[in-house]
Amino acid sequence: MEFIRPLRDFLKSKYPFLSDEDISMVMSFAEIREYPQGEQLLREGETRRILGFVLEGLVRVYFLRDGVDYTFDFREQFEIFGNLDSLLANVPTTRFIEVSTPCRVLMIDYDELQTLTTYNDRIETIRVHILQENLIQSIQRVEQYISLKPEERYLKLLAERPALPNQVPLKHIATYLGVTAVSLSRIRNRIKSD
Amino acid sequence: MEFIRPLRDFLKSKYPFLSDEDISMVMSFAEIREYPQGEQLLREGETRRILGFVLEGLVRVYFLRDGVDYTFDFREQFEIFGNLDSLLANVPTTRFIEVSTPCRVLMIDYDELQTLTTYNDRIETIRVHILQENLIQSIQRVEQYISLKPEERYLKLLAERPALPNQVPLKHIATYLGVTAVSLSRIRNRIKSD
DNA sequence: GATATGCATTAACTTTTGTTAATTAGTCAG
DNA sequence: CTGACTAATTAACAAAAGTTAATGCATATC
Repeated sequence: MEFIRPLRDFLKSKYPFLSDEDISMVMSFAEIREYPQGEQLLREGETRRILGFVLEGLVRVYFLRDGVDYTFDFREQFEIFGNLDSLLANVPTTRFIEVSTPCRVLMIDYDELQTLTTYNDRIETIRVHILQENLIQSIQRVEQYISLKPEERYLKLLAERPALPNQVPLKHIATYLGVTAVSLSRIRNRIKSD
Repeated sequence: MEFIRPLRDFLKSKYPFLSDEDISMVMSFAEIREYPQGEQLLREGETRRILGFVLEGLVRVYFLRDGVDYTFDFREQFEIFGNLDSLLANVPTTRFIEVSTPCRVLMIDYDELQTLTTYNDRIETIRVHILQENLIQSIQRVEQYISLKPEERYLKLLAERPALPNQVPLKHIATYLGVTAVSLSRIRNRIKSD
């Protein structure tokens, strides 16, 4: 499969201590799947315990509050997604995961990965690393909601994910930023006038 | 020391798998210290790698952006504080930790705790548990900044920490919520009128 | 006691955001 | 091609938040 080569390369550059056998070991428990735009990979209330790795495409994580759709996160190529809070607390998930642009995704059962880690310390290191990266990112996001204006948050998001406005409706970007779609539209208008 | 009794009780109720020897083991590497209001336990840029446990009092975590003080977190009795992102990424901290009301604090060197965990699996479990709790809390906070109005965030904070307005200046609560002190004052005024 | 300092509130005004609705453009199904 | 649907923008107005400054209050300092 031609998708595995770039994945191997990526993993080995990010985690140089991994051997080819380590990667094969993980792969043997993972599934590569393709999903069309709009597909739901996980729904609120489900107890399936999965981690995903985006090989191609864009995935959106969101939740509903009072019937309103709030975007929690975007995940693109070579990023890991999963509702870690529900995996760690072992409770049903509160967030949906859906495919925003057609995706090729590597899916792995979190508990099977957990089992692998008892045999292989390097895979355990990766599991811990995923948790740590998520914690660090969450902390940074809290800091940003506290100290940045919506416009600044938008510019920051654009810098990190320049292609995003072409990949998802702006209304989903708006809720990610904590504002309404109308307000984001005005922010974009203001920015243009420079 | 009479502060250790309630601490032991708390730890054993939260982590029932701990033996008295486990707790003593951690204690032997920890220091109980008292600090007056206003004391700084950690400063931006420092590389000291510490975790703290509040035995009594209230601690505030904050950061500076463009010279402005933004409150990142409050920690009260029986809560753990520490700049986990800098501990995990092994970089100097970006956040200050200061004493808001006179405190009795148990301080432990994170790396010494780390060393303990190689000899004692139950202590490792606690270390991991601390990280997981922090991740879960951070995720919930991101969700709240996205989907709740400042007034709702204030009411939620009050429900969680009812004593807070008597313990810290309101301006610090305001920045925690992501608004100005003037705005929080108006929110409080609005709430009174019920 | 007089003065200085810091904090919360209030006021006055500006800016931004929320809300609702209308408009426009694009996509899809028949 | 037409009608239905969705998304983005724009308009108009209301509500909320930011900004600056003034006031009152408590506390600390001399």
